[in-house]
Amino acid sequence: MIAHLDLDAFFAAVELHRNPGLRGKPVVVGGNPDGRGVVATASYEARRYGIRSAMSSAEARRRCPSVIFVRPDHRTYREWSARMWALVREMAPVVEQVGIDEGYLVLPDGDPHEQAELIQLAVRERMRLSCSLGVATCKVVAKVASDARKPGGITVVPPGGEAAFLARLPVRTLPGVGPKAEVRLVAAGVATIGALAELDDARLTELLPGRVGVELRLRAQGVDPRPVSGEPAEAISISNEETFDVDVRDRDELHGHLRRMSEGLAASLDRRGMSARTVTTKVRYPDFSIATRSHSLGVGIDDAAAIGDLACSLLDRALRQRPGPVRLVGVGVSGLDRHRQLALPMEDELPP
DNA sequence: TCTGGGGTCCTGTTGCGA
DNA sequence: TCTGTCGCAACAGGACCC
Repeated sequence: MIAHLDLDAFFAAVELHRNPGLRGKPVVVGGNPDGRGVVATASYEARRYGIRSAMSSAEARRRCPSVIFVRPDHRTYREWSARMWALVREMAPVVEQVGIDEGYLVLPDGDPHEQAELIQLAVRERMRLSCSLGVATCKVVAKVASDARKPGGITVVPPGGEAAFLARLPVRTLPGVGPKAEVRLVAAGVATIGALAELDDARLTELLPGRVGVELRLRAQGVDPRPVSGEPAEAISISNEETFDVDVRDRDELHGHLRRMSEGLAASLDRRGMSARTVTTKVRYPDFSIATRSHSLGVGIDDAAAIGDLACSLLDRALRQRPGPVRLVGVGVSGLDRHRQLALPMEDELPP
C-alpha cells in the first residue's frame, strides 16, 4: 500500500517551535501586509478567521487585525523537512519526497492503519510535528485521502474502494483540476469526481481537450499507475523573481535587479556543480499579464555576468515589444547540465 | 483586499535542415 | 533548381502544484 504524508500547517508549526509565545495565537507566515505579500501558511487559529494560503496578507489582517505576521525562513524549513524525511526513511522501504512538506511512501508490510499510525507517532514524538496520512493502492487516492481528516488524521481507502471514495468529492479536490478546469467542468454540470469519471469520450474532449483530460478521467476513476520513486529528482530549472512594492519603469533599475538575481542563480549553479544552456527573463505587467523571453546557447554557462547580460538583453527585447512599468521581473536558467562551463558564448550567440 | 515565489509539465507555433 | 513536407528544437504561453 502507498501512503501520502502531509505535514499540517508546516511553516507555522516550525515558527511555533522557535517562538513558543506564539502558541494558541493566530499566526500567518507570509509576506508584508503593507505591501503585496500573500499568506504562505496560516496556523489553525488563524484559519478560524477564514484566513487561507495564497490570500493577500492585507486581506488576512482585515479578517483578523490581531493576527501575527512572521516572515518565511525557507532555509530553516528545509532543515526541518530534511530531518523529518530522514526519520520517515528509517521506517519505510521507499520514500518519494514531492515538496517540502509532503511525499509518498511505500508502507511496510502489516496492517496499513497501524503502519501509518507508527509513522505519524514517530513524527510527532521525535519532530514534534503533526501530519496527516492517506493510505491507498495508488498515489492519487492516497493524496486525496490525506486531506480528508486534517489535521492529524489517517484515512485508509481499502483496495477496490478507490472510485467510491472519490466519487462524491467536488472535482476541484482531484489533483490536476485547478481553477480553470473547475469552472469549465462545473458550468457543464460536472461537479463531482464521480461525474468526471463517467464522462464519455466526446464530452471529455470538449471539456478537457488533449492528454490532460484522458489522464484526469483515469485519476477520477481511481486509476494511477505512477510508481513511488525512491530516486531524488534532479532540478530541471532554477529561477529567481521579485514583485516590487511599487511598479518600476526605470530600465537601469530593472537591469540592477536582474543582475542581482543572476548572481543568486550563478551561486546556486555553482553549489550544484552545474551549468545552464538557456536563460529566460520574465516580466509581469501591472495588468498581471506575463511575458517571457528566452535564449539558448550552444554551450552551458554558470557565471553571473554572462547570465545577467543575457537576462538584461532579453528584458530589453520584451520592453521594446511592450514598454511601460512592470510589477515583477525574474530570471531563470534551464537546460541544466552537470558539466562545467568550457567557454564563454560567442559574440554572435547573444540575442539582438 | 487586488493577487508571492519556486517549480513542473503540456501545447501550439515557428524556423530550419534534410 | 524549386517546392513540399517531415521531424526536431527552440520559443512562448498557460495551467497547475505547494
